[in-house]
Amino acid sequence: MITKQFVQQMMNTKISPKPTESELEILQILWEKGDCTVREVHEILEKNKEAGYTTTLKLMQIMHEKGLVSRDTSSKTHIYRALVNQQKTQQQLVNKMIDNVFNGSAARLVMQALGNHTASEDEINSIKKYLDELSKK
Amino acid sequence: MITKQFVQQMMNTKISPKPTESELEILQILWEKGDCTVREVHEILEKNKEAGYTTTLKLMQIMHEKGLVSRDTSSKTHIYRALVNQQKTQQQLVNKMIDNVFNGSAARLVMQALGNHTASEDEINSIKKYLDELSKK
DNA sequence: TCAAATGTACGAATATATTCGTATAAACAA
DNA sequence: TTGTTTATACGAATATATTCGTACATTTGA
Repeated sequence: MITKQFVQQMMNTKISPKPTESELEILQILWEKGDCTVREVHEILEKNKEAGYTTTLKLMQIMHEKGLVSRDTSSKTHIYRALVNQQKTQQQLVNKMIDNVFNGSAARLVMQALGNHTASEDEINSIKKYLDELSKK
Repeated sequence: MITKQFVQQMMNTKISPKPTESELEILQILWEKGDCTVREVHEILEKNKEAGYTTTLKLMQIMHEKGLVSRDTSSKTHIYRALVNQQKTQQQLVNKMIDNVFNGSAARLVMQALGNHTASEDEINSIKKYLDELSKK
C-alpha cells in the first residue's frame, strides 16, 4: 500500500519523528528561550507540573537521541538547543489534526478554534488581514 | 499543586479521557456513519491502514470500557455508537493544541492552519463571514 | 582538603497504546 | 446434520512514553 509516509519519503520531505507531549513542552521552552541547560528547562517545567530533575534530564537525552535537539557537551553542564523548526513542527501537528480530527477541512478547524477560545478584537482583525492577503494570490 | 485536572474536576466539568489516535479514527467513522458494527468500522479502516479484525474489535471494546462508545448487545453482532460529542471532542483537542503548541494563541493556530493547508476561496469567504459575526458581538 | 552540591549516565519500573493469536459460541449453508 | 463462516472474549506480546533511583564524576565553598 502507498502510505503517506512512503510518499513523503519519496518526496524527500524529511520526517522528523513527531514529538511527544512531554517533548513538546520542552521544545516550547527551547524555542522561546534559545539555548538552555537541563536545570533551566526543568525549573520552568516545575511551575506547571510535578516532576523530578532526572526525569527532565532523561527526556532531553532521549530528544537528543531522536535528533530533536543538539547538545553542547564541552563543559560539564550541557547546553541544549532545539534542532527542529518551530513553524515546521507546528505545521506538521496542525496538518495531522486537520486530517485526523476535522476530516481534512482546515476551515472547520479554524472556526472551532475561534469559537470557544474567544479571540480578541485585535486577533480577529489580524486574521482578517491575513485572509485578505491569501485572497489576493 | 493545583493542576488543571484538579480545577476541572472541582468545576465538575466532566473530563472524558482524551481519545488516542486509533480511537479517534474510529470515532470519526462513528460520527459520520452513525451506528456501526465492528466489521463496518473495520472495513473502512482497512482502506487506509493495515490491521487485523481482532485489533479493531479490541480497540472498540476498550473504547466501550472507557465510555467513549455505547454498545447494543441484543443480537450476536454488536452495534456500536459514539457516546462522546464530536464538537466537544474537537474543541477539547483544539484547545489542547492551542495551549500545548501555540502558547495559548488561537490566532497563531488559525494562521498556521490556513498557511499551508491552502483553503479554497469558498472556505476563506466562509471564514470571513464567521469573523464578521464574531466581531459584532 | 574534603564534604556538600550539582551534573550526567543508565537501567529499570510503570503506564499506556497497539496488535494479534486462540478459544469458543452462534449463524449459516450444503 | 455438520462443516464453514462470522462473531465476541480475553490473555499476552510488543511498542512507546514517562518516571525515577542509583552510581559516579566534577565543581564548589567552608
